[in-house]
Amino acid sequence: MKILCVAEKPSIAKSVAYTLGGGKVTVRNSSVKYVKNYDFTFEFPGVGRCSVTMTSVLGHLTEMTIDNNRYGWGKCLPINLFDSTIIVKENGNDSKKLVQNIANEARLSNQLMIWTDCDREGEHIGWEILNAASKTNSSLTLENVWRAQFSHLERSHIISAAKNPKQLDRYAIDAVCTRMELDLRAGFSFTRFLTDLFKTNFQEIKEERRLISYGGCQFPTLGFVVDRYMRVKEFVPEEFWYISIEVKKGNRKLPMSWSRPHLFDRLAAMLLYENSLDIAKDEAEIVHIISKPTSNFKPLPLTTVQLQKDCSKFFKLSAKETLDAAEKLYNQGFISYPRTETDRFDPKTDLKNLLSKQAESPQWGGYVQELLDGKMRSPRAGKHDDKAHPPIHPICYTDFTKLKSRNEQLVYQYVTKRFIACCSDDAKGVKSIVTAKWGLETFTASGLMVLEKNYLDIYDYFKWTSTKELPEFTLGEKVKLLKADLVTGKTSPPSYMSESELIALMDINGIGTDATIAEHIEKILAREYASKQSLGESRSKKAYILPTELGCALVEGFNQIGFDNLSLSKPFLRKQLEESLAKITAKQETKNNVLDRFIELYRQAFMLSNQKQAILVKSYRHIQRRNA
DNA sequence: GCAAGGTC
Repeated sequence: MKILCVAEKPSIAKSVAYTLGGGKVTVRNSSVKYVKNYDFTFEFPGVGRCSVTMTSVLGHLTEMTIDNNRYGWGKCLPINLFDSTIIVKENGNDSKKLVQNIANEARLSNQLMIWTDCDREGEHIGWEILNAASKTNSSLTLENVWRAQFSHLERSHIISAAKNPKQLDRYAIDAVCTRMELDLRAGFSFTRFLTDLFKTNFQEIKEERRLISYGGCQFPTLGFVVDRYMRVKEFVPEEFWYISIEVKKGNRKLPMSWSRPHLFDRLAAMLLYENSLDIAKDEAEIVHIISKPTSNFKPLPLTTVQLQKDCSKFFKLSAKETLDAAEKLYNQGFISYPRTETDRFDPKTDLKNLLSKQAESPQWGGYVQELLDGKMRSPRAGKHDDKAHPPIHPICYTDFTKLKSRNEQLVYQYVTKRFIACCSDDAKGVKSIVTAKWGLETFTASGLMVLEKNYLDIYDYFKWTSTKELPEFTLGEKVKLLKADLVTGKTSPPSYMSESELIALMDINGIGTDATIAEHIEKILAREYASKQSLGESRSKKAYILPTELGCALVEGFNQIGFDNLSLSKPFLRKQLEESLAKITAKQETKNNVLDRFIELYRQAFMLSNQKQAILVKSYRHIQRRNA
């Protein structure tokens, strides 16, 4: 028997081949630079020892598109794109060669086994592989193809996956096809509509050959940026009042803060203040003293989104710069696969082995040795598992100062320190809180004493420091007030959107995936819907993403058009689509039902936008004039 | 010239 195995990417093919082949593997080049064909033998249950060829693709093999002869730009009305026929074609140059490679290998194979990632897109890629293989081997069908189910590359797990094949999940494949078709129809139709509309109405957009694109992920991303910008701009400060006291103990002054939240009613605050002043004059009583152990928790195992947020915050790298650097580190074998949603390590992971590789580092080797000598702790386990990849962690030690780019140096250091932190103990301290009563009002002061920094010794990206020790009070003690004031302040506006906040918002709202969030942000910048700006005092300048006039005009225009609560620039539509796709996978809805419903929804939105296109034009004119 | 999703 001959078995053909195909993985989603070369790294998986190589690793699985060497695991199953037990080291006895011969390698052949394919016509694609990164893709190799591995030959070995393996004993599959029921069929005995088989000769196996393992190869891979490079992600999706195909993409959907429209027939340009019939439905090209200018050859039909944009609204016709909602019921145009759709063509599936190979994407890019290499896919043709990859399909050819699979077809060649499948010709003499008795069985096909799919080794793509265990996620929705992975099922679809498996289906694309099957279609490629069927070109030369008509005995292969969706029903009889083997699907390996694996979530990491540990030896026994891979062997068990090889011996217990499942089937491809046709419902997951349906869900992906649904997403592809909707994104294509909505994206193309609205992009053509908007581009043509703005070209006819704005000379500069025509001259600069600007593209005004719409995408189901681009617009909600822009929506977040504009939304925040408007909240900052329209912010009206409000006055509030609170009581502030300072007590005296020995020769120490201790400011204490009011237990009530800030009051927005001056009279109410005044009454409370005068009440206490009448009752207690300048004396307060210590009514509660507590000292309790407290911890500062070490971070969770690292996901892609968290990596991007942190590298933006700590090193001011853009999400794309971070992912690019992580990919280079991955390709050099320094870190694990950088696109993952998993924030818990599989219990079988040999963490000690991974950790021990870092012991030779001049920067953190000493710390790591202490962990290996007994201070090592199990990482925390988060709630997310994408069933395809482990959290991002270093694979082997490398002298990061010799890495090619500064970004790679920063990302390698960060990934490694984060991993070491995960294997460390939480930071420990003691928190003291003292409560005083002045009249009828209570006030507190707190202090922190850090006892063991533990993980913070290595994960030095933020601080957790001891405060000045609180004076020693006794319960019931009367203390003199040095000050008791009714203070007024003003609420301050939120800050503009930082990239790390934007990533977090996209993640929470399901806009894009770990692999594409960075691209969507780049896209709204490339389209000049938004731009990056450095704001703040010279010493503490921070980078923010601010919308351009065009970006504001598009979002506000669409908001004004109003689409029955499903505005194109809000995240809800994407969220609903994601929910419906999940229902297809769960067999609670059919692909055709979801397609019909969303195509109709987009078509209605399109007709309304077309009918009210003057609003979009006016919105841009208005903003241009206002800022002129 | 257009989308979003994989990956190199």
